[in-house]
Amino acid sequence: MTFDRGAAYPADQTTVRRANLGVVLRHVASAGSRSRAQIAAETGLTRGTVSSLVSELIARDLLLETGETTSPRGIGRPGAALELSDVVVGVGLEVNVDYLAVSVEDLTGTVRYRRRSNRDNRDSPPQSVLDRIGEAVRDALDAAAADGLRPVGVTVAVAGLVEEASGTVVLAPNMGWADLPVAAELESRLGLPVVVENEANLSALAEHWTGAAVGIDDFVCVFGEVGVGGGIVLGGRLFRGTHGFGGEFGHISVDPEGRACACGSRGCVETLVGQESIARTAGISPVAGRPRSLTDELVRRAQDGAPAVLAALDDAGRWLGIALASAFNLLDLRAVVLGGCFGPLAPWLSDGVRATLEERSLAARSGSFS
Amino acid sequence: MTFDRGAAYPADQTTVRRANLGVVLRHVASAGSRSRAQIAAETGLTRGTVSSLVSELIARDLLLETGETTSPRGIGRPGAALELSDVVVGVGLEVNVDYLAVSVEDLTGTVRYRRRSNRDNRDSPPQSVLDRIGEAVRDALDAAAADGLRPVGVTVAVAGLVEEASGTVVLAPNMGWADLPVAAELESRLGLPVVVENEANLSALAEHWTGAAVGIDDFVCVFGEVGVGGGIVLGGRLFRGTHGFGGEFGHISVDPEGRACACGSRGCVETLVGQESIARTAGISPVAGRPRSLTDELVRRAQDGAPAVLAALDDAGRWLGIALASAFNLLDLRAVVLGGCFGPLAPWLSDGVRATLEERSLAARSGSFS
DNA sequence: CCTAGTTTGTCCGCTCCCCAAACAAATCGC
DNA sequence: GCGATTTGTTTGGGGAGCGGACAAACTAGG
Repeated sequence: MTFDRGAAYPADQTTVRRANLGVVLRHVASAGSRSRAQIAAETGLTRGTVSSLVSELIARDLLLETGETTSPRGIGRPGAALELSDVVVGVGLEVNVDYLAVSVEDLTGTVRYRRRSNRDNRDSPPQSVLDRIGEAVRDALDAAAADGLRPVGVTVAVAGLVEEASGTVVLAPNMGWADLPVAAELESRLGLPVVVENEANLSALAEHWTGAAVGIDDFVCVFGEVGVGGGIVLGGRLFRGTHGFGGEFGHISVDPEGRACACGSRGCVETLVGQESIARTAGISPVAGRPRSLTDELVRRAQDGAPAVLAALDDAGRWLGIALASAFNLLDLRAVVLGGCFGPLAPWLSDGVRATLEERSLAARSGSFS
Repeated sequence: MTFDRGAAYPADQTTVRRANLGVVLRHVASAGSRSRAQIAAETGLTRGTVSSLVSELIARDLLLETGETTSPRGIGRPGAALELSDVVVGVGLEVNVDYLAVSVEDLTGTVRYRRRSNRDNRDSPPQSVLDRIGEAVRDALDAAAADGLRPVGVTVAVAGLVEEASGTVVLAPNMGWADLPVAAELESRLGLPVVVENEANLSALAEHWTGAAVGIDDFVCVFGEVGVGGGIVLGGRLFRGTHGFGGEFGHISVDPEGRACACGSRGCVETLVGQESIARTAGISPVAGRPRSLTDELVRRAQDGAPAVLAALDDAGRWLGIALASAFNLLDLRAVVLGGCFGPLAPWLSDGVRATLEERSLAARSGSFS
């Protein structure tokens, strides 16, 4: 029983068509090279219907008849193998404080183009950063066109709060952005649909689709950088919350009388397990410079077995575990994925996280880490 | 952009029909008495299509042509008013430690039958409690049949962990139930589909549909009884979690070094704001007897202005607020509804909750309480 | 009272799309 | 080479929504 309200909008024949086109395309995407007859048998559609759907998908460059025949050749006419086309591609973009990364991927997930330009984006006014982004994407699009690819959209990952509907970056403190209509600006520069989303959210989806959380429908992806963010997948869908600011994992309070946090609360996990906090506990003075180097430094010293660093990391893991236990109990999650700077630090964090989690979460549940 | 995976199952014409029948029925349910033409204009369907859909809904006793004409009589042929039928009814059941309540409601939400039998269910073996439940529902069904009503299903609310798919009560400590297949047992006794669900979850849905949280798509309903449970509505849908145990709000840890909780963790809100904990702090000895009376006692003394009780309640409100702030930050919620024993105590709790929440949640958000 | 104007509800033809079944094509085993 | 088998396409049928035409019911105004 779902207690669902159902759709608010009326359906017609085109709704059916769209749904079934999606069924066929997704089936090929997940099951791999298939013949029409196989698709029909496996999805429950008729061979005739599948035939019609497939020819439409081929016409739209989404599917491809490879010319091969389906693999285990047995008795009867061999099937014509269909695969995801590599013509339609998407452009992905990561905007960060000190670099800008662009990639172009086709439907199979193969990367067809990748560039990264290191440059500090903090000093530039937002408009010129957007210009640079536009040029970078334009280069990627030109390269794609030269290869005969057909780009259909651009997705931008930013570290900040994003308003979903308009693609506006409401606040990205590290970049110094506030209320910047990134999607609209880029769309006007590029003439392609642009989606803007928080990097932790996208990272959670990536883990769900192709990473450590494949097949896990309820999990949280904790993303450590300067602060601690998070992406939450619930019921297999990215959860955003009322304002699209869901997953602010860093501001679960684990110590009500603890240090004041920038958010106004006290004892948020962020104040205890943020990169700089760990470094401070470990006795590493927060050297001015690239934040990335701080993680590297921690990893290096942990590998050397520096006791203070190991203790600080174990401690951080335990605090993380306490916050995660609350999230697990509240949301009945199945796993947590450690991302961002927690990724490289995971070997030293995860024992503490795991132990605390098992101790404090309602049922002993299998957690997966990465 | 939704990043949704889409449906896994193929669609056909009947899918469209079902969807549109739902659109029309829900439209009448939410917008009230309407003519066919109004429905068409407001949903975007054609008058012809609506006509066809309506006649099917009437044939199925879901809609009713009242004979009235639509209200603001203007120029032109008046429309024939359609309303939700009162023939199709659902049976609702609340199973608690010391009573059993049955009600029958039609589609408009009008209660057509209500009985409550006080009897302690703790001493009886589960099978005989199920027998009693079966008889109570049977009585309700007979009464409904005598009124010409057509019951289509039964929903059972229990205070315990319920496995959604099978309708099995995995654990209901207060009743002494464990792994009891309530839905299956009742279905075989009654011959009607039976849905079993956690009472806090149903309570959250009730608030969402007709209570304090109408129009609010992301909120939590905190349900205080002996323990502290919760129902979470996210994106307008009840959230259950991987195992259906979502919303265990009581086990958010707010004081990692605090009192040990039955769940294995420490400092769970439940240990701080549970009914008995409040009573203890307030200096009321936990009198043996009905738990209900404990809340009454607290209310009485609070009304008298007993300082210790007022302080204890304010304290509890603040602890609740701390836990809620974590949930708000994690899930970007819009509101909290206080239910169960927190309902009557709300006047003395909510100031503390509100103040703490405003202080500690990321953005100052308007919370609604009840 | 009668007629024009307006809105409602139904009906009919059209199209879209899925399904079922028949048919053509391609391959294997004997 | 021929039957058996499987694949892919074609054709006819039915469900369902859409658009337009039309009858029904009512108001307004002469």
